[in-house]
Amino acid sequence: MPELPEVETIKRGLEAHLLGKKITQICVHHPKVVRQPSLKKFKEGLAGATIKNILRKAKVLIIEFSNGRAVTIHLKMTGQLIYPGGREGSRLSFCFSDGTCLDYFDQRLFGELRLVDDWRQVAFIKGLGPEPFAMNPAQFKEMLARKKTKIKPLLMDQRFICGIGNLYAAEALFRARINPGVSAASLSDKKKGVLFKEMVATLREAILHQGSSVDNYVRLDGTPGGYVDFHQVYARAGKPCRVCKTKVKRISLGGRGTYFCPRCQKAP
DNA sequence: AATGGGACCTGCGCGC
DNA sequence: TGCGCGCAGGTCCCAT
Repeated sequence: MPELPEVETIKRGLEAHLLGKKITQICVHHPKVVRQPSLKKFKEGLAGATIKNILRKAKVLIIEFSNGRAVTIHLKMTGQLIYPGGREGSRLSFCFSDGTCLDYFDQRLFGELRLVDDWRQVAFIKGLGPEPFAMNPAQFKEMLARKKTKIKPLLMDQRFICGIGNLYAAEALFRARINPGVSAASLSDKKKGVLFKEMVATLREAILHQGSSVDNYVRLDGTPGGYVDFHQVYARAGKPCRVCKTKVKRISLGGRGTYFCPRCQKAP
């Protein structure tokens, strides 16, 4: 599942390869992936456009074109961007004037592409909380102070803080030795500080290793990211905790699989 | 306000 | 063997 580190990795790949490319054609193999506007307008609006800039906001990729418009791409669970493309089975392909193409794959069809005049006005993006890298510990502590909700679902709430999903929430909480079910406001000032530090460090390290290839996340060139080897708890139910050897536990929290070490992350 | 559940999707692994 | 079921989870939406 692409979260901030995975999307950032793809963003860097796009930046390295696609700036200045001119679109000649859009091949849509599954209409559902284009959410906005109509398929016809999507194609027409992109014909002849040149890629000017690549951005990431939370888990959303933004491709800005020289005509002022932008394509936003949310990979959700199983979206993949591959360049250079050409393999069978893509849901949509951007074809460029140099003969190469950027392919969008998406097994479960959760992902979505939009062509917009101003990506800043996209509702989801407007509603995003701050990027973890754009915050300081004091700000994070202040934000937690007013929240009685459970810490893990809160970290995953994109309106609260953006870019973190199920995997990195679990990893950050393990590293901070915080039980995923405790209320945010109940954390001591010190613990809040530790959580902020570990959350940022986890994301940074994951970016360094080009993301976690669980499910079907791959880098732009189709190769996997290497951070899975560093996971402490995520998808490790029943396996020994890397710190204390206690079996990692899986519970359901906020309707999501939640992995933690019952000893290292003891509930108070 | 916070929480829980369902919907969207498809492939895979499990138990019977 | 083959089949049905649960699960995977980001986001939206609705009910409580």
